[in-house]
Amino acid sequence: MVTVTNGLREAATTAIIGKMKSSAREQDLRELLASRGLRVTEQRVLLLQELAKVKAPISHPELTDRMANSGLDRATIYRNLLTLVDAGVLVRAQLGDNVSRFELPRTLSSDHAHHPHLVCSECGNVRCLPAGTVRLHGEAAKSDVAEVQLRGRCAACVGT
Amino acid sequence: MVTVTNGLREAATTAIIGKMKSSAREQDLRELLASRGLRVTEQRVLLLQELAKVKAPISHPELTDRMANSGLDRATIYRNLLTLVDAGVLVRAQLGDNVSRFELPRTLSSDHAHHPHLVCSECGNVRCLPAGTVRLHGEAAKSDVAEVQLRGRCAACVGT
DNA sequence: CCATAAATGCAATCCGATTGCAGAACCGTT
DNA sequence: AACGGTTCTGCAATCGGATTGCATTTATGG
Repeated sequence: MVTVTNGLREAATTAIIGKMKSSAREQDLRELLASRGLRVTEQRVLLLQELAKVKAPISHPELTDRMANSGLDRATIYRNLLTLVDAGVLVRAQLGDNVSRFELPRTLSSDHAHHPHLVCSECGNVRCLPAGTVRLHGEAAKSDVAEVQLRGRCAACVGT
Repeated sequence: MVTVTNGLREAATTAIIGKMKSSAREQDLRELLASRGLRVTEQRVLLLQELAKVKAPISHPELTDRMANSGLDRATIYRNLLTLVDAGVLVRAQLGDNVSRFELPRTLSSDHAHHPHLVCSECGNVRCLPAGTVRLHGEAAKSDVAEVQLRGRCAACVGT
């Protein structure tokens, strides 16, 4: 056990232990970090675990709120998001609402299966759409498109 | 001549007079505003004239800098950008860098034909793609999609 | 176990976006 | 042409996401 030096340590350790059972993946996450040449810190493991729980891309502020009880500082979260994107562990989604969002690709191994994102201008939610819902033709198909984003009212809001 | 009540008036009036010759379009801009049911203010005319000079979409801060000597307050510029977008006079471009940019569409007449935009991650240019190049299916088609944006390398950069 | 570079916590700052309010300007009406 | 209600503007403040400096702590190689 690492030496407890502050509240963060306690909280982090507790949180880690708390999900030892449900998360057989912690070791995977540690190896993932190491394999990318990144230092394996408890903060990074916690961050990845949290990201693994959310389905849609999440912004730094949103993530900070979700992890409020983890003891991680928002600057730590922020810098790690950048570091992880840089290392290719995370994908940054620029959804056009002037807020950066981040997500853990389904397949950590190879390239991220790029699926379209729909940002609802009414409810603000971000929906991940199946890859087949948007098909590119002509010049769009000739381009090396890495990200597809739609803005508008989601199906739920339209139905209202 | 309107009554001069403050510095802004003077500056605005001077600026208007200053471009009376070069801008035979001022009357057009005034009519444009009126036709959209908007009040014709000197600030709005100046704003549109400045936007007419810029070729690429411009952000609110950038525009504020450019118009620093016009006497317009940044809040005025800001609210008018929103108002003009709302009225369909301007188009808002969300280029994915977390900054909103605005531009005057080529054809001021009718509504802006909504076509997909491809933001090239390599050359930074924004390409307007034909509407048919992106087709929506399933949930994407069911949603009220107002804006389609692709990020990636444009055909020109791919060919390089 | 040590040295050292990297990571973290804390607090402050930057800057684009947004708003409340009081006075001034439009514009239809008289 | 003056009038009045509604809208717009200037000014100043605030909000919130993004970013960073610095002292301390930690991860990792030797």
